[in-house]
Amino acid sequence: MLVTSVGPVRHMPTPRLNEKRWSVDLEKKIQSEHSADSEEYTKRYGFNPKSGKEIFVIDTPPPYPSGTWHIGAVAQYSMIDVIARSQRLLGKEVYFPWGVDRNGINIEFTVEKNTKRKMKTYDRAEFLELCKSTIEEFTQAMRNTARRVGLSCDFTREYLTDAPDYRSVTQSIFVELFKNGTIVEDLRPNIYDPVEGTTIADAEVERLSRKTKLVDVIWRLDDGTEVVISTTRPELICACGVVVVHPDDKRYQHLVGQKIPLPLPVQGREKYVEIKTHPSVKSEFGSGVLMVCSFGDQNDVAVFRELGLTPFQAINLEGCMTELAAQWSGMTVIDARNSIIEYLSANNMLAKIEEREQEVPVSERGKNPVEIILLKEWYVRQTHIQDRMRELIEEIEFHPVRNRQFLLDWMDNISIDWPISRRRWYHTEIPIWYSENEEYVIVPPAGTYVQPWRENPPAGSRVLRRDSREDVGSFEAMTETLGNITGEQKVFDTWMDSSNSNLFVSGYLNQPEIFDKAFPTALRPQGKEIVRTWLYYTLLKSALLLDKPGFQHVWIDGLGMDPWGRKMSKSLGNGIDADSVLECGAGGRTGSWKVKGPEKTVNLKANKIGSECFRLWKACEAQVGDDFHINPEEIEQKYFGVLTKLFNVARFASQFDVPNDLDSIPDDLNIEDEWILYEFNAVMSEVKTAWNNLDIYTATQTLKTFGTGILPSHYLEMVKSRLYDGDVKAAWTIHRIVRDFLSAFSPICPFFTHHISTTIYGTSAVEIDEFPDNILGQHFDQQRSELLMSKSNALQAFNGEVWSTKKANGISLNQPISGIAIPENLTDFNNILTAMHSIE
RNA sequence: GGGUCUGUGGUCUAGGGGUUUAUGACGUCGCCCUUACAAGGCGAAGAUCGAGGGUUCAAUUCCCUCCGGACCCA
Repeated sequence: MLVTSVGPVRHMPTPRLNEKRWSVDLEKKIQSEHSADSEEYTKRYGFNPKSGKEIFVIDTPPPYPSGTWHIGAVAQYSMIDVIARSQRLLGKEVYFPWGVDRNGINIEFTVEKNTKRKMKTYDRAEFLELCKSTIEEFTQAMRNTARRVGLSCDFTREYLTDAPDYRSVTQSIFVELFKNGTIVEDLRPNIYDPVEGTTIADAEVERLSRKTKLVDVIWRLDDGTEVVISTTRPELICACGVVVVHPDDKRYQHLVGQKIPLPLPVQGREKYVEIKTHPSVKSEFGSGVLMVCSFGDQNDVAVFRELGLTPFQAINLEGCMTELAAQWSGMTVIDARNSIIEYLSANNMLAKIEEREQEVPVSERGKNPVEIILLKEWYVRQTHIQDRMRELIEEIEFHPVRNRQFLLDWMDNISIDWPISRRRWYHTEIPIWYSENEEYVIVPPAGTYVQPWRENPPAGSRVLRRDSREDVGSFEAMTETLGNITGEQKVFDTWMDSSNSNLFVSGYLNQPEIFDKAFPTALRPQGKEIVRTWLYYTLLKSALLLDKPGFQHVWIDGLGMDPWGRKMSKSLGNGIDADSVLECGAGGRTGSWKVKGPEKTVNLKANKIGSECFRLWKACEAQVGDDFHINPEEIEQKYFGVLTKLFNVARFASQFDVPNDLDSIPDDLNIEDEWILYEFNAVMSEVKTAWNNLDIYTATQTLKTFGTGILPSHYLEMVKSRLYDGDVKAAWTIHRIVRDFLSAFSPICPFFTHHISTTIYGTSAVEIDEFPDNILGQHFDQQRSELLMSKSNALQAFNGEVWSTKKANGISLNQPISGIAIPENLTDFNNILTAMHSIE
């Protein structure tokens, strides 16, 4: 080897951190080691309610396993993990649960699709088994991804919403609310999906644009006067309860009060309806005359209620016309509609047909047009408690603050109770039985899980009067009186399960001694698209059961979008799989993604990303609540270099011996050591404040700026030669900073910081449970701090000036330079700056 | 159609009536192998702060209208 150096050649010490650079393979190795020893894992991340620390329970959104995990969701979970880890770092006893939401119609659809057979053609028990095994496969994939992205959940306490322990809580809460009159059963108009055969809630309705025929039907009064009524639902004429016009509409004043015959044959009902006025009529729509049927839409429901009319049942549970429709009885809604249009046309009762775009209400899951029909269902009363909920919500801190508005806006629209019963199977069963005469109901004791469709009531069940809910005795004592009992076939809306998640993880019913300390649950993190469902229903439960706010903090993040800011969806072909990003760069494999853009398909490429880079990107890139664009190319370009830089700072430091006592500050530090420690101290207190405020963005930016900027570029360059000369004060300073920096940074990049800290310091950054602020300890001096930090700008400016002067003169940075004067305000730094730049 | 939020260099982002000739990062371009780091360093170019009105002595910032995006609702 040819040595060209002119000065004394110093042997380069071996860095303790021997990997040349950070890599995705190294990350994967650390990750699997991290998960391998379950005892060690639990010591680090398990929930220990007896620790005596302040309890901080996170109501982790239980993900729904559907086969693939949306990358935007994975990004969100990794940020929840950042919060969990930062709260541990602040000294709290964090319970970061891992739950999986497995109830619901999605898995039923998946099984139906896989087996090409509809649910209701199966034996119920057989179908449940199929759902369970299918969702278990999906669940396992999800567990792997969760660990891969570094979630520090307490996996040993995993809960599944379809397991008996979870379902029993849902059932117990139902019984509790039924007994106190908050849950009622009633025959009411409900939104119903005839294809899937189930009731759904308002929150599950979506709107799709479809072409529909708007037909103008001629109605004739007995005196021959013609009245034209426009409708898209002529098949509902048989369920018409009233014809209305606007009270101010001059054209129709003479008709008000008259009776008009229905233009179609009907069966089993009065043929005439009255013409009345109602302010909801839009006079400019069609002819300005409206038929109100049970039920075309929510407005029809409102008009029936206001006018005290008795609703008709025109459509049955199979989505077919009832006897009411006379000759159209038994036809599907669509067939009846077409047939009726032909009939009207043939009988000269059709003034006009027009094709138009209409927003049709469909079910969110099945995309089937929904009907509003009268059904006996179970409801959670909610309209009576809205004002109290608003008061309770005032006590919750929202992050970001503006997202409280999403919730309040939704609450403004709540006018009907929440229907919670569903005619499906893979859900929690409604825990109730009915006596033969239907006057009594039987409910199970708290803490049991029951399946009334195939079981009898368990020991300890109580008998209640169905109407007054009065407890009349034990099931055992009353068996004879009850006759043949029937178990409820219906199940709960899945939100009925998931809205207990915070109660469940905080120990409600199961661990009362923890619940006292853990409720209101410290944190609800979630996406903003489920504010009206998950957040709202959870808060409703907490208000109804406990008259308390459900949470101390609600953290509502934005959504992950494609690189152009559009929603990722299967139909657009712009989705990005989470695993492909996390595995990008592992084993030398690179990543490439074909993503459909607004104009053309783009091929995105990246060489290395992995979980640490991905987490760092999300932490730096978007403020909480803002939607974020996901572009793997950009993630790599912008953030992998940051990891490399930080790794190299640590690797550089690791060549120098670590002082024995990093906690006691030496009292004869050089001024530059003191300076950087004061700078670092300020950084750490800012970061601590940010972690306290759940402000990931500020914490990460602050650390990144310091760790890739002033620390390596200025401080390290200054003290390099002191370090090579074996100066222990400089070594103490750099090691103290690197060690504590890694701790503060560990919530963002746990594997990265764990590896470096254990290698150099023998302790893991992820185990620190006391935030390392107050770096100067009792040496801290406010005036000194202000004085030294006021030099920072001048120092950086001077260094920059020297570097650019050298460059302008073609002098390499390690060569001496003359004719440069150190500014007066940096006199204290004369020696070190002279040495640093070889100023002559 | 209505509500809520949002729009800052090619890309992402900070800021939020005057100290702004608008922050930082990535990318681009130029120069540089410097005993941690070319997966690096230094430097340069690049923005009428979505468009148009208004309030004000002063607007990127406040208000209105419009346009684009997101979420929610009818």
